Amino acid sequence: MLIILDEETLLKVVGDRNVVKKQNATIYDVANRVGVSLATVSRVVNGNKNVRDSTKEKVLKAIDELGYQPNAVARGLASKKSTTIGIVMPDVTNLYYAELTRGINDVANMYHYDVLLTNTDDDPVRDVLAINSLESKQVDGIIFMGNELDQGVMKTIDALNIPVVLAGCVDAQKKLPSVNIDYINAFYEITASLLRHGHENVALVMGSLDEAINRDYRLAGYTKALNEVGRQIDEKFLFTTGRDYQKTLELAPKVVASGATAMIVYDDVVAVALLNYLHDHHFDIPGQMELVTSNDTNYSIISRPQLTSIAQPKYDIGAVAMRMLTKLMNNEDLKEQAVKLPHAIVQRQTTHELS
Amino acid sequence: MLIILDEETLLKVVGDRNVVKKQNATIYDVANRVGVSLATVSRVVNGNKNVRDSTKEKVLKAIDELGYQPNAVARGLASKKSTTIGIVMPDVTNLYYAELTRGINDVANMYHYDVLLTNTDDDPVRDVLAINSLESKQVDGIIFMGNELDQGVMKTIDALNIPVVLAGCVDAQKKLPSVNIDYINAFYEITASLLRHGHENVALVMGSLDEAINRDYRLAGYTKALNEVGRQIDEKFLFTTGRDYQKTLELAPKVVASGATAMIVYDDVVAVALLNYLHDHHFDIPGQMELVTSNDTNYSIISRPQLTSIAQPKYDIGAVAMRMLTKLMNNEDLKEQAVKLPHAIVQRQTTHELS
DNA sequence: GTGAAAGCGCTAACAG
DNA sequence: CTGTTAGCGCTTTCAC
Repeated sequence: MLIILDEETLLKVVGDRNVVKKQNATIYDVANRVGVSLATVSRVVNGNKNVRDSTKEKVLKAIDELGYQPNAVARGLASKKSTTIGIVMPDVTNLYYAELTRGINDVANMYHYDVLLTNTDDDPVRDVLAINSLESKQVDGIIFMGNELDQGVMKTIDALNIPVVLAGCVDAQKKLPSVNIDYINAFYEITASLLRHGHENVALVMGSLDEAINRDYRLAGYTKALNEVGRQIDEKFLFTTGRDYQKTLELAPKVVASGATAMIVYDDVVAVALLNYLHDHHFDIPGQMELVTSNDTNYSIISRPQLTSIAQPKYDIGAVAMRMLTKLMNNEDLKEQAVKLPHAIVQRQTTHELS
Repeated sequence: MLIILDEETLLKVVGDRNVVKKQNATIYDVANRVGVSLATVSRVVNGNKNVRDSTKEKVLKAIDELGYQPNAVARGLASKKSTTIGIVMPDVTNLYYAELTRGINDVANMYHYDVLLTNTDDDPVRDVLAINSLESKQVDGIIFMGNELDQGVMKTIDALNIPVVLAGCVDAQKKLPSVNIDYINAFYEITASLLRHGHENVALVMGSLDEAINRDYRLAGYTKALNEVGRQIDEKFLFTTGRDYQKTLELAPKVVASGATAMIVYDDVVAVALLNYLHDHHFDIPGQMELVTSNDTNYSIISRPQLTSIAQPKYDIGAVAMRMLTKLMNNEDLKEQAVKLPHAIVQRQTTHELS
């Protein structure tokens, strides 16, 4: 005689959860229990209409009783869809990217995608590695963030069978769909405003000029404003630095030494370091130095004085990028390839009244 | 006659990348090309020793030529290992959790795991949903962070066939492996120190007392210090609030009104809000009010005055938790279930000399 | 409306 | 050292 114990009894007999781990029920178990085929169970699980209501109910009941959860891996293999997307980003620890990530995540979950996250510290080699790894995991799409779309990265993306959307990341060749603010205009506006207020020497602090986003966008906007009033850029007011608090502290005296009376900074961590250096050296802000930052993260509210900032809709950039990705994954067309979300200038305490 | 075009030619003929997507090579293609069996290819891919060097080379060559990348999904289904772990956390946007996450990520990558990330905003219902979703994705392990291990969450974890490690999250029942600092002692030490310096009224600002970490750890340490000098806790010095800058701003006047001359705060965002309220209302810090925070994120360095803080090795908490998880996933034993990493008190500008 | 059967791409005995 | 053969759990035609 064959005795089949149910799980509960079995547990009592064996007496140790660790010995008998509950074996997850499969679609096969459900089918058996109800007396239908796998196909039918699959249909109800996937909301296929072609199932009689009465059978559907029975199946649902069995699913519930068995605690059946579809195995996403098997499903992925069979359907070639993983319902997972990948994020490639520099560093979760940077508030700017963290907020983009949050936007992406929320929309992803809304569409029932899970999110695979990789930090690459802006290293193109690691970007490529990350993308390849995501590809092998069969993600349905990728959101790429970072300062720069390196050539190697571009090539890797090109060879991909998977849609990619850029968030807060600029593609000079305009081949990839992307979501950003209008960097050129943002930097143009703030520079022009500062010039209008009589500043002769406006410093621009940004990331490496090897990166398009600095060279062709931030610097371009700044230059445009200068040119418009008949002036040229003066290299002594151009500074580059990574997003690092300590290193920026070392840069600060040089910016001061340049004779600048105002500065525009590309990242909040950098701006706060600059601000704190000035504060700690008893500068009058904005009297002696006006300061504008550009990501408007928590830092700009938390700092004292509070930082005037170019405000980006960070969460939305992430959210919109993810929304676009869902369309792409669905083979829908995009209305716009390069979405530009509106930015604003938030006047706080490190500048005089702007206009 | 059958003409087989290579990919490049094919692309030229068809003229559109989008029509002819490169079909990823499978293990089968590699095997065919070399003239060996799948098994052999699988062996070299998985570093199995049982392959003659010469065949191994041939296989490697073919893999390279074909640009073959193993399909992680298929592999996962066959091997029942996804080389993916899941993180369940409140919010990436909180620097404390972001830094833990970074530690987890780095160690995970070191061991070639990918990381699935979910934000649950400390909502137990979403915690459970997230865990279930991760389970269906067949993650090999989960790292759970958050204020509280809700009962429902505990039950869900209990029913899991997957190892779970807590990071920066406390398990009152001590059933789950976890990595933390010694919260009781940390809060005991700082409270004792403040009392020793003559403070009569020390406020404690923390999260909800429904959560064990606040009730049984933070408050416990605080109480212990009080009791030691023969005093009882006075509820009017106890404050609870979420990790929200704006809401804390509203709480601030109440803390001031309590008559406290020192406060101990459980989270940096909250501490900065309190600090800024005091600063904006021209309080002398630390003259009129001493302030100690407890996560030592960037905020405490960036704020002015800089915040004295209980320092946690955040990155390491994440890293160690992940390291423990790798062991668990490997069926190795853990030396310690509840790891307590060392904390420190970092004296900065919101307190007088501590001792 | 339902079932049978063929894979998805890979791993893992087992046999040789 | 290498090949054969079952699956892993599910989706998806194609019949009925």
